[in-house]
Formats: sequence, C-alpha cells, structure tokens
Amino acid sequence: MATETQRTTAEIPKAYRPAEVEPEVYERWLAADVFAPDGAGSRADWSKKPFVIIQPPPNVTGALHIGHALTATVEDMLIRRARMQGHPTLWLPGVDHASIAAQYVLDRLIAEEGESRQSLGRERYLERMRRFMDETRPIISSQHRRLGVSVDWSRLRFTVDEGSARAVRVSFKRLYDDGLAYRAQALINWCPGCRTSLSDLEVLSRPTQGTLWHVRYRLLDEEGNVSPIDTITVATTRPETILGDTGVAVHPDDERYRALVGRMALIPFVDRPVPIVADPVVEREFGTGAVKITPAHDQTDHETGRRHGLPVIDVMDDRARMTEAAGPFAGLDRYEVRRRILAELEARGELAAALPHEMIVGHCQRSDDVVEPRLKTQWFINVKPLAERAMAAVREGRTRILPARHEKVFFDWMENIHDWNVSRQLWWGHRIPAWHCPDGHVTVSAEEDGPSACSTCGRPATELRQDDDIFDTWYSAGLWPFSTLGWPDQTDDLRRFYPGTVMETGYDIIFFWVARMMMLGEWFMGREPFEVVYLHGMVRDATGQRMSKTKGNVVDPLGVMEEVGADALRFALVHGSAPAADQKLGRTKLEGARNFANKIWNAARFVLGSRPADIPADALLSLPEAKLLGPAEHWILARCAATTEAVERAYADFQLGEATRLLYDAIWGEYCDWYLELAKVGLTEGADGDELAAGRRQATWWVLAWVLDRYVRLLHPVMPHLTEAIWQRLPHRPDDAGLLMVSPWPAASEMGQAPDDAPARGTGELLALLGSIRTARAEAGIDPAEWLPAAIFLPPGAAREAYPELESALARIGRIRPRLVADRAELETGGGAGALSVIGGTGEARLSRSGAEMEREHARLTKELANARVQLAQTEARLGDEGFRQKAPQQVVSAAQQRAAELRDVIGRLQERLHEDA
RNA sequence: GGGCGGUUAGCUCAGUUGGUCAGAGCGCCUCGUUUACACCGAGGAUGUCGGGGGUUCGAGUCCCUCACCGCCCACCA
Repeated sequence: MATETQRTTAEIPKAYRPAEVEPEVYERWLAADVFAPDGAGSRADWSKKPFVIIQPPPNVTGALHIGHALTATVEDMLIRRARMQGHPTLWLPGVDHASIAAQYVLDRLIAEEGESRQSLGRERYLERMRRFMDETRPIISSQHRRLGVSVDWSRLRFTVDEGSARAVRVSFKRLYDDGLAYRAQALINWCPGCRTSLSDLEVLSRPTQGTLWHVRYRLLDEEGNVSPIDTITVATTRPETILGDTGVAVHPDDERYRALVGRMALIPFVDRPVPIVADPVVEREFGTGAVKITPAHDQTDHETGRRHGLPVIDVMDDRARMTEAAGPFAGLDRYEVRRRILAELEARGELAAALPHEMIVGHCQRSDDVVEPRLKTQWFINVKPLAERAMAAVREGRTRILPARHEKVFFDWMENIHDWNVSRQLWWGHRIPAWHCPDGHVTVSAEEDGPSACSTCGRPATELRQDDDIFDTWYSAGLWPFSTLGWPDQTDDLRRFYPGTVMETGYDIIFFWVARMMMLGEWFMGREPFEVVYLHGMVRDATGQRMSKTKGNVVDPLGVMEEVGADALRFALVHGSAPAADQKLGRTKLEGARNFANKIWNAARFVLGSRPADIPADALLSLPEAKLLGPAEHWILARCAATTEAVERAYADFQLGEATRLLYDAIWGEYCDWYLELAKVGLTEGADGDELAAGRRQATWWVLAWVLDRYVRLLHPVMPHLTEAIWQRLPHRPDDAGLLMVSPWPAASEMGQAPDDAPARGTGELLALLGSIRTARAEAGIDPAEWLPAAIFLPPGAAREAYPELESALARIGRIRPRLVADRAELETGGGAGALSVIGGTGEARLSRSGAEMEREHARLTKELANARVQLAQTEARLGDEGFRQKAPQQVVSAAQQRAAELRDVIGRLQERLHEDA
C-alpha cells in the first residue's frame, strides 16, 4: 500500500474562516493592482472588446444595505467572468451626493445641535455639509470592499466633483441652446417639509382613506347680491383650498346645473365672487357634479382655469401655511385651516355632507409630507425629443432590457413622459448655471465662473446674480456613464469605455436613473450609454416583508459577512433567484451558502492533503495521459465538461442563479459525494514498487486537482475570496497569472483529452447500482458497518468493462465483498434465498443476508416492482399512440422504446426475485 | 382605471425554446463518530405543478377564462 502523501491538510483550518481568508485575499488583489483595466496586474487583452459595468452610485450618506450587496454581487460576477476571459474591464466606483436625501439627514442632525438650514445660511450650511460628507463618504466604499468587489478604485468619483460639475454645466447649456431647457411658471409638486419642488417621480401616490365634503356655495343674483336661497354644492377633499377658488365648474350637458352656468357663486370666508363655468372635464356622476376650481393648487383645476380665463390665487406659502390671500386664515397651517373651515361651515349649515372617500394622496418620497401642487417658476427640460432617441435605442436593439418584459413598462413611461422639473430649492448640489440680470434677462453659461456679461443686454458680470436653485440629483446621475470618463473632453477613457456594456440595478430606479441615463447619453454622446440593462429583484426579509429600518427587519450585510463571510452572502443572494424576481432572504439560505463554502474548502483540503509524494509541490497542472485514466476519471471529466458548458451558457444568458445551481450540484453532488470517494480508493491502490500503479495514483490525483481547479475557476465570480484562496494552493497551468482573478476562464472545449464516453457511461451505471445497494441496505435495516458478501452480475457492456477497475471502490463505498459472476444464473447460487436483490442501472446484485430482514426486503421489492410497472404503463401508452409514433421526433420515440425495454427487463428480474422468495 | 408578475412537496423556491420536468435547499423521520467536511454522510416520506376550458400525438411549460396574492403606473375634485 502506497499511502505516502504529503500531509499539508493540517496547516489548513478545518473550517472555512471568512474573517481571515477574505480580507487577506482582497488585500492581495489590491496590492497586485488587478482591478484597473490598465493596472499593473491586469492581463487585459486589448484586442478584445472592453467590458464595462455601470453601477448605480450609492448615496453618500448611506450604509451598505442588502440591495447594494445584491447589485454589487451581480456586477462583480459579470465583470470577473469577463476579466478572466481576457476582456479589458472597467467598473468605475462612485458615490452620489443625493442632494435631497443628504439634506434631509443633515437637517435632522443639526436640529439636534439647535441649528437649522435657515439659521446657518447657505455658506455655513454647505460648509457643514462638506464636513459631514467627509465623514460619511468613505464608509460605503469600505463596505463594498469587504464584499470583494473588483472595482477600479483609482477612478473613484463623486457626483459633485469638478468633473461632474463641468459635465452638468456643459450639458445644461447645450440643452438650453437646443431650446430644451427652459424656465417657466408652472404647477409643480411642492414638499412643504423639504421646502423644494419635486419631480413627478419623487412623489409617491398612496391610497388614503379621506373624506369627500359637500359644501354649499351661495349664489349671487343679477345685481351681485347674495341670493338668500340659491346655492350650488361642490364636492372637495381639500376644504382648505376653498380659499383659493376662482370658479366652479359643471358639465355642459348636466341638466341640473345648466341654468346656473354663467352665474356667480360666492366663495365663503374670502367673499370672492367667481363664475360658474361649463367644462367637460367634470364627471357628472362623481360627488355633486359641481367642482370648485382652484387653479393654483390642483393640476386639473389649473388647466380648467386656463381654459376659462380664471385667475390664479396662491393661498399657501413654502411651509404650506396660508398666505395673506387666505384672508382670515393667513399664517395658519393647512390642516389647521381645514379643521377650522369645516367647523365653521358646519356651524353655518353649509356642510351638506361628509362621505368617506378612498383617494390617492401624493407624499414626498423623502420626508413623507403630503405634497402640494403649487404654482412656481422653475427650470424644466423638455425631454420628449430625448425620450424618442432612448426608445429608438431599445427598439433597434442597441440597448436590451432584461428581463424583456420590462421593456413594455419602459415604453409606456417614455411615451407618456412629461417635462422634467430639474430645479430644486435646495443648497446641496449643482447650482443651476443660469445668471439673472436686473432687467430680467437670463444667461446660461457653461463656464465655471459664469458669463462675463448678460447675453441679452450686455450688463457686466458684476451685475448678474446666479440662480439660487440647484439641480435634481438625478440630473448629474444621468450623466454618469460619460461624465465619469472625462466628457466633454474626448478622452481615451471615453473612447475606450463608452458605451458601457451592462447597467445593472433594481427595477425600482429604472425611471429615476436608467431612463435618464439613456436619454442624456443618447443626446450628448449620440449613442446609447450601455448595451444591456439587467434588472434584479428586491430582497425581502424571510417572511417576504420589504426591509426597512422602521420595521427593524433589515438584514445587515456587514453582520452577515461577519458571521458567514462575504462569499456566502454573495452566493446566497444569487443562488436560486431569477432576474427581476423578488426574493426572501433569511438565515437558512445564508447558512446553506456558508455550508457550501465550507464543503468546497474541505474538499480542497482533502485534495491538497492527498497529493502523492512523487508529485512535486510545484508541478504544473495538466491532465494525465489517457491510458492512465480509470473509468471514474473519465466519468468525472465528462461531468465536468458538461457542467462547464452549461455554466458558461448560463453566465452568457445572465442566468446567474442557474449558474450557481449547476455548480452547487456538480461540486457537492458529483465531485464530493461520488468522485472524492472513488478517488480515495484510487489514491491508495497498488503496491509501492509498482510503477503502473504509481502512475495511476498520480493520474487520479491530477484529475482530482484538475477538476477542482476547473470548478474553482467557474465559481470564482460568485465566491471570489474562497476560490482565490484555494486556487493559490493548487498546481497551476503555464498560462496562469499569479492570481486566479486574472487567470483564464475555462472553456468546455479545452478539456485536454476528451473523456471517453464508454468508461464514463459505465461508471455512471455502476454508481447507479451502488446507489441501489445503499438503498437496499438502509431499507433492510442492515448495520451500516457490516460488510456483506455480494454477487454481482453485469451484462456485456460499458459497466462490465469498467467494473474491474472500480471493484475495490464499489466494495468500499457499498460496504460489500463483491464477486463478479459471469452468468445471471450464478446470482442465485451466490446469494440464494434470503438474500437482498438489487437492481441498478444495467446491473444486478445479491447481497447475502441471514434472513432476518427479509420481510422488509420483500416489501421493498414489491414497491419497486409497482413503481416500474406504472412507469412502463405510461411509456407503453405513449408508444401505443399512433399519433406519437408518427409525429414525435424519431429521437424521442426511440428513447421511449429503449426505456420500455429497460423497464420490462427490470420488471422481469423483480418478478423472478419475488417469486423465488414466495 | 390601465399594465405587469406570482400561485409547483410542511416552508423558501428552480424549472431557457412543449417530449425522463415532477426537482433543489431547509424542515421532518430512520440510521451513522469509514483517516475532507457534523457547517458531515447514507436512506426515507410528502405534490391531481391555484380552478376550469382549449390547442397538440404529448402541457407545469402555449392560448382563453376565473380565483386569490403582490407590484408598477394613473389629474375623478
């Protein structure tokens, strides 16, 4: 027995220890400078197409949450595979300044210090913000590092840095010159809490149980006096807006009100006479059929008002308190006013009804305040022409949205797009590059210092004042794919890395960000910013709830990594999930991933520890000569080739969950469960002096190592630390780099010698027989430790050919003392009655048994027979079908015929056994 | 009001072009300390693939319809 092996296992911890392995591995990557496409350790082949990931830059104030972890994992998987394939890769990391979110956070922070935005003033506030940023900015990046992301840190960008600022100025000037950016008064969404306007997207519609109040307005007679009897009853959900009413509308065909059209109604509290107009927007069936018109505070009313020339009276200020125009209620909060108005109307008997009413109320995405429509002068971008081009990119297939069903949503949104309100009454962000002169002229400039003079009247710069407003955060974010590459300069980076390859994000920001990037990219660069939009789903807690801090159900990725490691977290996030499908993430899933990591770790420990002494530690990895390979080696190599091909296909199709599933099954179910066990025997067989046996032992080990190397490469994108750590200890190929991360991606075609089909198939059949033996033993309740004599019969074929070389392995794994019989008849003499009958694959066996468990054995065989009969009946039914035989492909028919023959054979053998026992 | 997605073993979910697709993990039951791993190994049980109809030789897989759950969009005050 040659059991001499180099025992290196002892040096490797028995369990995978992420805290030790993972950061250590990451440091090595960093030091080798392999992340940057042109870094010192990069093995980028510039004749290949660059692969560029566009990542949503996380908010500067945020900490890494599970959604970030998913995004980063998917992106890292894609880019690591591309990098191993030799593509130059770029993943440019960044942080978003998140103006409204950042201000929301900082405002609360300084409130604790007794300060406020107003008390500090713009300059000091921004100074405070910059200090705050300096503290928070590095946090998210370091957390991403812990996750193992292969981003090019040397290109780290911030959406308020000078590069972004310049891109913002230049792009906006272009839009202005193109006539697409304009300043105008319009009804916009106003958040009284944040005291800024919002884009439509930043307003969340939420169903709310409200009340529909019916309010009686008095009418005026021909002389303009209040009529004592005539009234018109309007319906409203926002009584406070009564103060801004400038009309009442009814449907032109509404008989009830026809006579009233043209008369005047009197708005209570402010005693304003307003006309009753006829307009088809009014739904006759809803409410009372009469609508109060408040052009300053409602979108529909605004348009109705314009059609009828009604005045616009703004009754609310920036904090949603009533203005002087609200008369007696000036200075009071909107809801306080609502209460008072209702009480007063009630008292006057002018509240005709109060009906419960389900309605949609807009809330601020950030502060959750109820958003008010208000009339304001703002900057807008007419995005329709941009949207056309973005849609063309998708229509022409230049940008693919995955999964494709999201394309429809994308088109719906793009086709119904409204002008984009890009100005915000905030301080933290890019200031609008527009200057006002005392005469009211506006000059938009792309220069850092602004224009030298008013472009209309030539007044000098000293007399110009820059616009106070800043841009919507998503404006600068929308420039990301090119602003980060040096645009508007025509830099090398821009030429090399635009357009990007894959834009990966959650489906929740497809409009905020993805759509904007597509519009702005098409407009300024003249082509699409990325080829593929890959959308992932939302990660929910174990019970399916959306994670939120207030619910306290967040899974903290940092804590998870601490516990099970970054690789297990990454694996859990993509394993068993489908693109754009939400998933639940809980303990068991994470533990499963951790167990898998540990499984591979230990398989590697075994392989490393069992290296025959006659293989030098620094030997190069290669497959042994075909003549030295046993059937088991052919089998695992064949399985490995099939898995490689399937995994490669899955990666190429963005079926990442499928890729991990294939690897999980192959590594655990085939490599560990079967091949490792078979190899244990192969590694210890043969006499010491036997040269051929020594060659076989070496061959076995080389196959072990070779397949492990293959799986470790395929798994690297999802579990980079673990695989790198293992790979470092394995023998390498001549074309390997010093790091797995930049070593070649395996191709199914380069299997060395293609594994022979017959021995591989024979092994598969013998493993099936072995499985049946295990089942029979367990079901018969036989002591697992007991060695059973077994007679085995194999018909001529692959299994029989493979048998001699696998006999000892079968013996060990099946815990049997096998004896191959040449003829089936010999089985009976070999085992006789009181033996367990085993049928598996093409083979059959008899395990000697004392007869104690024969009753259970009988039951088992009966069950197997019934099973086989059902299957045969099904197969025969198909075959008996005329249509099937004629219309089904030949392949399918013959497969069914073969299957039926096999089943008949099995049934025959089972019947024989049962008959003997009876 | 439009649109989309889901409904597969007790739980969480895979299932790409219709033909070994009825699966995996967890949980459960039985057994096991054989020199990689108890974060382990061997074995077992559980499903009329939401209901109904249709297309087809054949449907979890395509079409129609119904039910329930979820999401997105939307200016009936």
